[in-house]
Amino acid sequence: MAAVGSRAGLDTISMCTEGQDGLVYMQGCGQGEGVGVQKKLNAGTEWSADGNLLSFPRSSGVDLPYRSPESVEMDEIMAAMVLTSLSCSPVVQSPPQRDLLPGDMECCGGELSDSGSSGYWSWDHGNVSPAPSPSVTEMDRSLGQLTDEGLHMELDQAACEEPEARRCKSMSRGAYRCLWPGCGKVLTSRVGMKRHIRILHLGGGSEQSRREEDFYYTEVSSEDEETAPPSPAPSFSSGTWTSCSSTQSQSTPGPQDAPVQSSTLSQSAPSSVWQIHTEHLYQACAPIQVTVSPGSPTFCSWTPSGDVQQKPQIPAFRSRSVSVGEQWLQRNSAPTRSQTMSASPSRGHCSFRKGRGEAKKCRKVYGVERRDQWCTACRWKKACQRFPD
DNA sequence: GCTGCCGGGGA
DNA sequence: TCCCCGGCAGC
Repeated sequence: MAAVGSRAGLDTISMCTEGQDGLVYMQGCGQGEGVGVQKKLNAGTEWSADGNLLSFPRSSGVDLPYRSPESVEMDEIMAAMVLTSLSCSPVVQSPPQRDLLPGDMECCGGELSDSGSSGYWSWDHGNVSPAPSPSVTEMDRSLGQLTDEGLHMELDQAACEEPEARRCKSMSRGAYRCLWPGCGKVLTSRVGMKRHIRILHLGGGSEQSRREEDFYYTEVSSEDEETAPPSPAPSFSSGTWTSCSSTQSQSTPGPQDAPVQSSTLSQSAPSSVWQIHTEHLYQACAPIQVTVSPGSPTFCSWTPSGDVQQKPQIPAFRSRSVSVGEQWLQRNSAPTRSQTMSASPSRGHCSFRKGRGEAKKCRKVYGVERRDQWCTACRWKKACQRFPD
């Protein structure tokens, strides 16, 4: 707007100038008489009979103090921002006004104004890359959509004069998703996201809330933002959040989690189950012995040895006839006896004394006279292995 | 008392 | 590990 380029702060216009655009710029003539009034020969300008300016439709800042065109544009943007902020969220009345101070913007851009004196977000400057800044039209569109985003755009535009500010602009290309439960809002600016979290979720601009802002948003790529629904992104904060949340408990495990869990179970569960099973068998040793196979020392003696898997293979019931015992004697050789003997000391857990079985033992079969023919257990006064019950 | 066998101990 | 035996409990 070329018409705004005059120094409206002056009470009088002493001269007229002609701009480079061919327009004649009117400088205030004041109340002095005899002063010639020159008209600006441009459409939309009306002059009164005495030469005073009656209206100046093309200019909205006639009475504004001198400002650069950039500042005027920023004023408009800020005004729109304030109005938008007030209309959208009554909570953000105070902070946006604070952040909209020209001094903040012209100093270091939005990043510095947001970080304030704490400097917690200083690391943001290290992860940037050059990127084009949004145009004014884009900013205007953004203003109508997202207040926070518009703020950031505005701040970026204000900081475009400095190299460091360009880095701030480049960060606006990334998207930031709010991880606050039930929110999932996605903003294109880190500052806006921080402000969003601080104001809407953390409930204020305290120092503590500023520190916690970073934990409630995550950076997502533009592709992810377009396609992916609100979900934690693979970042540190998101990982922490995911781990703390009940996502795994309430939803089906993902493709990556399922194998991990299954593998974990496949490795740990069998041992645990085996241990429990062993313990249960061990504890159930007595009733099984009493009710199912009374007088069977083998079953109980082998249980604590840990070879539970093989136990069912051993016949729980054996014929108590001597012939079967002889067959068992033929089938079983010395190693079997030694194995049983090695496990026999563990029978101390089954401290109960079984009732006397009906099966004949080596003593009865061979007699004391033929003690050398007894099985080792019988000779040692142990449970007979040749004719177990 | 006989028998089966657990628990302990010695070599 | 092998061997023996005291002792307990069931019959």
